[in-house]
Amino acid sequence: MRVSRQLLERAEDALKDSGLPPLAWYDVLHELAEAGEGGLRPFQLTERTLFAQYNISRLLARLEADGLVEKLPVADDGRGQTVRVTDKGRETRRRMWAVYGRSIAELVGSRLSNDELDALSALLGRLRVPPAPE
Amino acid sequence: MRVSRQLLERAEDALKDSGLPPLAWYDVLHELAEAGEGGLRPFQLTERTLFAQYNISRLLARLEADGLVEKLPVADDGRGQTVRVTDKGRETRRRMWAVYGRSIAELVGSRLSNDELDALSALLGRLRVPPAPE
DNA sequence: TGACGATCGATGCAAATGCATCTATATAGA
DNA sequence: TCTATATAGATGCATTTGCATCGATCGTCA
Repeated sequence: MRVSRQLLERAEDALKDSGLPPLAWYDVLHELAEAGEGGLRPFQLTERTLFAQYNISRLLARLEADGLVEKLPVADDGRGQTVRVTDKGRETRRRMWAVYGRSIAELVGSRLSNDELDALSALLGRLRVPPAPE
Repeated sequence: MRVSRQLLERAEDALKDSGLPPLAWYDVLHELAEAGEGGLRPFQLTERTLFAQYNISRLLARLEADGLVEKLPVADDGRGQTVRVTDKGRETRRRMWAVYGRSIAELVGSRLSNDELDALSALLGRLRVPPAPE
């Protein structure tokens, strides 16, 4: 818990210092970028990111207000919508990764060997619910 | 990050379900309990818990309002105060630990062997800033 | 078809957080 | 001693989170 908080805090600080949005935006942009043109439904984002439903709802509103994502009505479900990342959103994600990735490299990559990283990843994977695949 | 968020969320849920305060209270009560009769200065709590200064200030106000801690003036520094856990605070911490500890056992202890726990602890310790002792 | 419970997403309100700044006291230096 | 700077802790204000609930649509079953 202590380590995760520390890493999180440092990564957030690095983003802030670069005038970039908070990490939560990255998580969403990342998922949407991986999803590609088809986009994702908000409820799929809540599943993948571990943000609460109301949190995703508001996060998306902010992202849309900034032009980083767009919401499209979905054909076969009148309740829902599909969210797709825009070019600007992709660009923002790229800039965030430059900073976020550097933080990870500095705080984690440079402190553990590749074997140790693999070991850590395997151990943490066992704590996931449901257990990580592989 | 994903694992830590998941663990945190589950532990918070368990506390809430038992009608107990959030985890942040536990962190502070724990530090104060370890500090004993002498208590701690608020700024020492900010160092040990990784909460921001203003956060500790308000957290202590809530804890005091609930009678879990008491603030005493400190003799040789007119700016400061010493915070000490009360009996009620100790009792609350005990009750929280019953729930929190069970969560840890369930979510972590039961999923990894003792050797694996040691390995995980050692790896994470290397990520601490400053690096964990030992 | 019509009624009913479930699901999707949004939102009003209260509480917590982040940020900047404030007051008060302490410490250092001219 | 007097002034300037640093430190301890609190707080006003804006933003974000958490909780409960809402409106709307979907799916199911009589």
